[in-house]
Amino acid sequence: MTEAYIKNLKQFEGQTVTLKGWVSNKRESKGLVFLNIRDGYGICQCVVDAAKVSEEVFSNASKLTLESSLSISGTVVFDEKQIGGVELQVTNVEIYQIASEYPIAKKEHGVEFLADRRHLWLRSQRQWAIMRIRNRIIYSIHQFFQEQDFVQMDAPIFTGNACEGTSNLFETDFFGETAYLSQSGQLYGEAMAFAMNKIYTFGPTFRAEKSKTRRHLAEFWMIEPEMAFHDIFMNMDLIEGMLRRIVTDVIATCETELGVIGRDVEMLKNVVKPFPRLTYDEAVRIIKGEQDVNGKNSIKTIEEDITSANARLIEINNEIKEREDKIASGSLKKGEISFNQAKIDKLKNEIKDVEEDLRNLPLWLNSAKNFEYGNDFGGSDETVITRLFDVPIMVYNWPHAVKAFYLKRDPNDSRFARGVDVLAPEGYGEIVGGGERETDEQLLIEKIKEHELPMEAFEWYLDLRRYGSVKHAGFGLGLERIVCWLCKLPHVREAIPFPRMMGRVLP
RNA sequence: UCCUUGAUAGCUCAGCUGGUUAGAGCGAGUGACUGUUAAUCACUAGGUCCCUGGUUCGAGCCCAGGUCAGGGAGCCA
Repeated sequence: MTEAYIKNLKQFEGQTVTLKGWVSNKRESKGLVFLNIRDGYGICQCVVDAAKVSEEVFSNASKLTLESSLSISGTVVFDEKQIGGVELQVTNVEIYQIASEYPIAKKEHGVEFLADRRHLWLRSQRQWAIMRIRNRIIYSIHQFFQEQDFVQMDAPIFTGNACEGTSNLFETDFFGETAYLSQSGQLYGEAMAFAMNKIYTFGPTFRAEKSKTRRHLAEFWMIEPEMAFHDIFMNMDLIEGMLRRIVTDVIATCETELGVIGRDVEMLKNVVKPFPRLTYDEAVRIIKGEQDVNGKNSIKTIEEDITSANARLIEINNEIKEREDKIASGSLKKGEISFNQAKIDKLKNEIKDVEEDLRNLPLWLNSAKNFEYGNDFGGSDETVITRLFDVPIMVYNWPHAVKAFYLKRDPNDSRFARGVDVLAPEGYGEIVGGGERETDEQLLIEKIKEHELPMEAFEWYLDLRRYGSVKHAGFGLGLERIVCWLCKLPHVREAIPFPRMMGRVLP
């Protein structure tokens, strides 16, 4: 018997094959059992007809519960109604295990309920699609760098260095010494670049931020390239090339997955256009509404958002009332009542979201209007500015006081540091942070003192400026952030198999 | 740490200004139905209304404190 994966089933039309998988849905009527089987590659409807199989096979099929595991054989037949264009006319069913009552229903669930069952939630279609897109992104990143002679070299996870202060580090006991879980491999990346010319790291990163927002995890995966002989402009070219490569690859190879999650790819297709490069000064003027972008003004855009949110609220309430009246009229069939009730549930959830927006938007408006020149951007400022663009934007030349100690001062204006942040469109905000590194040993020493960092821990780093120092640059890409943007997820917790955040270490 | 919203059946929610025995849909169980796509239909079971204290003739609803969770600020990828 030929074994097949569901994704290839069409090639086997007319033949008899065996699938190994799990029951993802089941419908029954007299003499017929319809099984949706998933094998990790796809989903296929399998039809068990009492008239065509033995009594034993039919009763086995009837016994199956959701997520039971089995091996199922049958003839692949054409059926235009099916998603894959084919279904399986079953001849045999071999049960591996009958699953207990599966907790995740075919209906909607709350976030906490699903998070507690993440180990099972991963089996659902949407999560399947997200994880496959994540996989494609990782693959594209490796291809992109390997094709350009980068060497993957990993930084340690236990580290004695506190890159940007110790407040957000996880402390561990390392044979009696204090060690921290790495919050960036960048300093090591610089050392490795001086050995290899161009390197990239790809590993987990830890931040003990007590933040509960849709953009933060305590453990996330970061890609950190570092290149010798590169300045900030070459760095920006590389970032742009990398992002363009990732996005075009995902669009080209993940059509099914993007379809499953309902991602509209039109916006993503814009990445072929050049990414605008704004200085910090320009970006601040745009955020404060002093400068328009393509006829769009940041302040006006938020004000419009508030107006349309209020209008939407009225609209939703009217629709709920309409549907409630319909149900109350008593003229509907049972199926129509549940349909309307499901719609009402959905609308009520939307009300909560819209009300949340209405609480936040005025605060963001204020924050944008009163943005103080010289500060770093907040999450809302990033959202406000990126909403005006349809491609990622790069903001560079930041006030050196708000940026990390290792960034190079702008040779033309010492108030600025040559850092660059890349902000994703559709409100997603920062996905990349990077810059050109300071090469002047004295300036670095000053900065380390200014940031009150322990000098001894950075002696090795200063060596890089003493032995063959050259200009160099690099950046860090947050994997979950880009997954989040490409899949248009509402929260990063869905962008990683097992998210780690405040209050969540299990499962 | 601060601001803000919430916790009612296995799940998603409703429950009016405080008033008798707390409801619906889904899921589960049983039965019906030979082509279903979250199948449909009928019936059945299913509750410490998050915890502690208070106000009241009476609390799911009001008040105080706590626990847990969602969203946001700060900080960041």
